[in-house]
Amino acid sequence: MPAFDIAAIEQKWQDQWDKQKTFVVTEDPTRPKFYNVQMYPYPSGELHMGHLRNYTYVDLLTRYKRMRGYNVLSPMGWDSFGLPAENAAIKTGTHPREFTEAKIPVMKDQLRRLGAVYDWTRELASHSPEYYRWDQWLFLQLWERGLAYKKKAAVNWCPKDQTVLANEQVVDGLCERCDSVVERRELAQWYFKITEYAERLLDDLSQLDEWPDRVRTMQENWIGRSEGARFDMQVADTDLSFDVYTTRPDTMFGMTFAVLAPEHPLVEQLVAGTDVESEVNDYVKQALLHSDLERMSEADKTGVFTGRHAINPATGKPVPIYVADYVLMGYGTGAIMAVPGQDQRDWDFATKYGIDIVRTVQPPEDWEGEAFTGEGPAINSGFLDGLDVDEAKAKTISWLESEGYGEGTVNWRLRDWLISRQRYWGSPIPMVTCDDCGLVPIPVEDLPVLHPDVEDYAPQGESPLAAVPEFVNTTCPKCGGHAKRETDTMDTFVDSSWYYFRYCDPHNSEQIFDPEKVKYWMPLDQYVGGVEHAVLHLLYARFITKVLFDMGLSPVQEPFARLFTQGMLVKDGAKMSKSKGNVVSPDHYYDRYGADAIRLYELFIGPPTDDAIWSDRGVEGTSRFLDRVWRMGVGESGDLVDRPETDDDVEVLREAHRTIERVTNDIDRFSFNTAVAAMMELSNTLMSYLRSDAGARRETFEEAYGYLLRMLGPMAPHVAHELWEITGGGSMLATEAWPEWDPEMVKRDVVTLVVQVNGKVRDKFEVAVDISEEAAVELALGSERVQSFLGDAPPRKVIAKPPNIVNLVAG
RNA sequence: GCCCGGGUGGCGAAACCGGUAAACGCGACGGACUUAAAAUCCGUUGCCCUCAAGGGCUUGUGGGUUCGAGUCCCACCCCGGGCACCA
Repeated sequence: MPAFDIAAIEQKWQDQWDKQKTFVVTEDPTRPKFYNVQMYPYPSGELHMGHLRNYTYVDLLTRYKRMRGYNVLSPMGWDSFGLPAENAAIKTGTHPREFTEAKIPVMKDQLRRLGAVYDWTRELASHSPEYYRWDQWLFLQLWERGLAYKKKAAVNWCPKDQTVLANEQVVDGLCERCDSVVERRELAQWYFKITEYAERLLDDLSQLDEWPDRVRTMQENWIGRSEGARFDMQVADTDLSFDVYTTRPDTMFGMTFAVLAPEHPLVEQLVAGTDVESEVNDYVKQALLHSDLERMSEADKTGVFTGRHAINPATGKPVPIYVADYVLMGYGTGAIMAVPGQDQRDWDFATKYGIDIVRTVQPPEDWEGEAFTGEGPAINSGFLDGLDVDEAKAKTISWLESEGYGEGTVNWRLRDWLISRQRYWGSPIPMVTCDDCGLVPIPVEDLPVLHPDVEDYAPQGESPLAAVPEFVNTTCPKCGGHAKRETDTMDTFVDSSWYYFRYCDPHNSEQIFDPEKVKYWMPLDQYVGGVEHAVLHLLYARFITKVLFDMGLSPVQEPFARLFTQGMLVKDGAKMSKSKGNVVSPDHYYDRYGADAIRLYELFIGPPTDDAIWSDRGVEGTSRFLDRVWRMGVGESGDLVDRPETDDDVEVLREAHRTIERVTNDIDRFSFNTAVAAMMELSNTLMSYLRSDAGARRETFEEAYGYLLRMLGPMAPHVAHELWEITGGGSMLATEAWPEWDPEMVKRDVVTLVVQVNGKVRDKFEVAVDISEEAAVELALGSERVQSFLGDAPPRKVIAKPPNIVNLVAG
């Protein structure tokens, strides 16, 4: 049990921070700004230890940077639209709004209990009309710029959540949220044209040098730039043709067949009226029925011959055209030239269906594999023979271009962002379909388009809003005639793609935000969140920021200057989560150890980027540390004496200065665990000092202890503030300056000189830091132990790096 | 298959530029205080041989570079993550 009344102290200081508006900020050009944000949470009202880890990091930074003299903006808001609230509401029979708005105060209280401080005057919630009005406004801006469009296409459908999903929300063929097998449906949906920004999104990754490499790599992979060629293939005996995309134009002479994706629009025409028509159509139908997951898990490639041939432009010879589901409609042109000699997939297909295989790259002599995808000279390739792969690619592309068959192109894996959802609890899309004018946007002055209350929120394949005639039937803003409202709502990732702009000016009812305020705060100096958003939120947010930049509203092209993705908290071998049933609720720990011990343990548990395993014992350790600090502060660990300063006293102070240096550097490089360790060491030093024979000199102890408290302020704020006040430091530690170390005090004048023989430590000496090389070597050679290892002969070689090491190589 | 991380005591980990491997914490063991326990305080704690003095070994495995390697290079094994019938 702690030596102090945790509950009273926590309550007291949480009230003080609130009342004194300690962390409420405005733009202040005289101070450097620090904009510090944690990815805004869904207000579940159920924080567990895993969540607290992030909140602790962000709060530590807020408090630390404030003490370092920064004007720190650390706001908080709620990702309050979306399926969790809607599903919970359906289950409990309440309105999603009621459900959500009941949880927000619970969540705020949980954050308060941790001692996390925010500028609450800037709180926002995406489900409030004041917020989603600007979602809708943003949508209309994208529409005007041609970046929002509606199109019918095969889309990902989650049968459980009863809505479509963006590509980013499908993981291995399963719904990212609920793990259902994703089906495909042909539906008209709304998209944002993120592909138009593919190149900028890729190129600007190189500016993000304070992002984790792995997140940048994940985005790079997701955007998926590839270089190749696109060219036209004539279908023999018809006037039909189709485009293919390849990254290996150099292998064109080896094309022995062509493949169309089952969804390819040409398939129907190719076989119409032929005797394979029904066979091909059956295959296509089968393929469409299968989910991507099923298609991918089939070991064997399947396909069917269309009876048609295409002309290989390189050889002028006809090659059979197949339909096969290993070719995807969504990538490239949905049609390929198949080169079994150089592509394993094509090899597999060719051997199964008895198609010719021609090698066009010479494999090494000892080659025993099937398709050869490596480097080598071109063979069987006419004018390309003898060229290496890169030369042959270039030559083929210029040949294609000069002959008018096609051209070199860049292809992207990234698809447009599907943003419409067939659910209730999201921002309604502000569009109508007029009987006469077609798609017409709602005028901005009529925003927001509000949710009507509906009887039944349960999803039924289309938005519940579609069941409300008063909502659906409206007049066309353009012609006044009859029109129907769009009933789909927006993906909640639209809400979260710009909320950090809104924090800068959260109550603006005239515009989405004041660009001047945004200019002061943006970009975020620190953004903290889970790596699970690497290609979801973080990609969408970068895209929307670039759109806002192009509109002249954002001062930056990249919103997040520094990104930190924390590791997970693991218990019983799994990520702590409600669905796994392994959550550790903080309540018991708050009561027993207090918020500060929890915070310290969250910091101390391991490197912030790594996954960590929750341990009850760990909290006991940090709690004990806090107790020791407390007892030293209130005079229970030893008495102070007034006496002249000795060398030993100075050494204690030096240790304190070294700790300041270590802790400051550790926090700056996000090494919170070692920062805590350094403070534990200082606390141990002070404890020994109090218990030393000479006793602790009052002035020295108080100075060193004061440094310790100030450093503890951002980490264990309640206890540190209370002790700061008790020991006469002042009434508000949070607004004190972070201590600075004196470079003179940090210097050591005596260090350990290690003497090695053949690289093995044989002796050690305490020496002056400025010891000369000669003196160090002399000392080393004078050691009896060293001599016993050297034998009679003088060392063959002497390496001296004074004052740290002398290594003697025996002769 | 390709691309990123990572592998160090009984456990969580530290070692920032190639220079004493294991800081700090947990656990364990011993001691002080106590009638006793808890709490607290003091000490020991990588492994092996040894009464000891002392010695040997040790950062996934095997090689290499270097006076010196947890750290750099090569090959491999294992774990985690990303991408992947992407032409």
